[in-house]
Amino acid sequence: MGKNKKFVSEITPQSEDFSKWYIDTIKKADLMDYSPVRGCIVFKPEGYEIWELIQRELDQKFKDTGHRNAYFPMFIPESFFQKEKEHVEGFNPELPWVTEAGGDILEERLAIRPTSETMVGHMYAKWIQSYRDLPLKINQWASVVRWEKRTLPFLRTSEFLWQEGHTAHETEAEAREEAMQILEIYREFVENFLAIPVIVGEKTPSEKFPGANNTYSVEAIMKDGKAVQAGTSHYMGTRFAEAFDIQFLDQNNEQAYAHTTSWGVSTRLIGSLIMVHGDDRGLSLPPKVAPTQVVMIPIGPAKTREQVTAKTNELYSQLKAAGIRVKVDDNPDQSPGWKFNEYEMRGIPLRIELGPRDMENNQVVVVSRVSGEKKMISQDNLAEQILHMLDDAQQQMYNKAKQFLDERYTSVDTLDELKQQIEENRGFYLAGWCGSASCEHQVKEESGATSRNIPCEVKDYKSKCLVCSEEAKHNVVFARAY
RNA sequence: CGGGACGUAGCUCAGCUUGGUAGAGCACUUGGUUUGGGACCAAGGGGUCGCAUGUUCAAAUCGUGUCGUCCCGACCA
Repeated sequence: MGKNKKFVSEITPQSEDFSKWYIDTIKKADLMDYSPVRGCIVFKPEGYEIWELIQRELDQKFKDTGHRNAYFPMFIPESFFQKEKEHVEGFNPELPWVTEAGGDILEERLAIRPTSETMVGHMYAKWIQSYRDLPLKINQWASVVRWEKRTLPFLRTSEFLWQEGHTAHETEAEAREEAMQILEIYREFVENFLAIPVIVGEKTPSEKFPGANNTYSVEAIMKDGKAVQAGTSHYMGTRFAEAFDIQFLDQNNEQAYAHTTSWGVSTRLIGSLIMVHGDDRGLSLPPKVAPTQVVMIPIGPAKTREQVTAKTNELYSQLKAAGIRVKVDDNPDQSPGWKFNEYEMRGIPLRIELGPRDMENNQVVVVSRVSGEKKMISQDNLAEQILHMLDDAQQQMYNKAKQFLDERYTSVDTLDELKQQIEENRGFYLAGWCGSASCEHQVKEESGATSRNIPCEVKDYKSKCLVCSEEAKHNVVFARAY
């Protein structure tokens, strides 16, 4: 097949079957394996390290903005769910229950947490007495369970890892500011660290978090044109404070309810990374989240091997000392060609080849995963050059994803247009919306697209509702979603 | 939860129609030759055929049930 031959025959091309491509890719890249429990996956080291890098980065950002980590129990008494009506209705269908333990039937069933607002609310009520106790800003890294009918590795699993922040504030303004600050942290993180461009906006009432006053989200587009909610931030008003009696004595010596927020991102980000950056060769990771950023492959016959190996080790030490996550693969049992394909499939951003010809010329060959570009560069100042190339790769990956989003993010005037467009060119469609739930519902029924959010920035404002043609209250992004 | 497909070696799959000694390629082990885009030769190891149950002298193969995965829908972050 010449130069267009398939590099990795085990991976189904995206154009042939995107779902199959996704499963093939995560299995070949060794990110996860299915567990014996329905809908639950094992995060293998290759996949879990991506999560660790995400954690490390976000955790620092939360701490920099005055949040502290804590840990709340995973079992939640049934009665807690009854205290906030929307919340119980929202989560009841997908709760697993512990009804028996230690051989005895429990007096009160315990839910396995789908999220911790209720438990946190209960505890905050104990901890908060005065305005001097506020704001209270806590985050937890945990796993939660939602018994989904239909699962997909990373993007929708029965148990998943996430962080959930919970804050309580004296005033509405301060709580709203918190919710927006976190939303901005998510946007900045997803765009700059994961190289995934997003649309920032507010959820419509029917799509907001059960029990929230306002839900904000960052929405990303996958290569098949479907949307993934990459992060959410909620302003709860005083609803959870009232339900759990989070009261404090304010500066006027009067009892008041706290204003609370909550916000989270999950391992679904890993799924997004795969679907945004991956291609027919497999995974492609932005350098900042790549567990291995550079793989070095020494090449050549036995007579020069010792020399090449020594040089490889020397350069390896330089890269490592510069803080680059680098590995050497000097396994003599596999051919260089095999390794090239293997590491491309695993998404490692840069590959360095070092052989006899390079030794003679004091150079190395560097190949970029994202562009495929092959360069000879000097061995002098190698770490500095590689750091630049990693930055370039990160930027290129963002630009590429941004260009894709821009191409697939257009607007429509009518539902008929949306229905036609979404079949022919799946993507994000901005449209006017009158604000009624019935019009929103009709869009979903007829097109399969749901409202993603009401974007903060709208370039091409539509003045009429796409369904009923009444005056638009908002412009909404519609898309099919994971 | 409804409709469809699938489940045989670590992986991809053949064998099933018409019941009768468990197969191939890749991967793995050992030895040798190799090394700039998935190297080659030789010799080896590895499978309760998802699980349960029924029919039969005999089940990977036929029937029933069940579990899991994928796709399409309903529901839902």
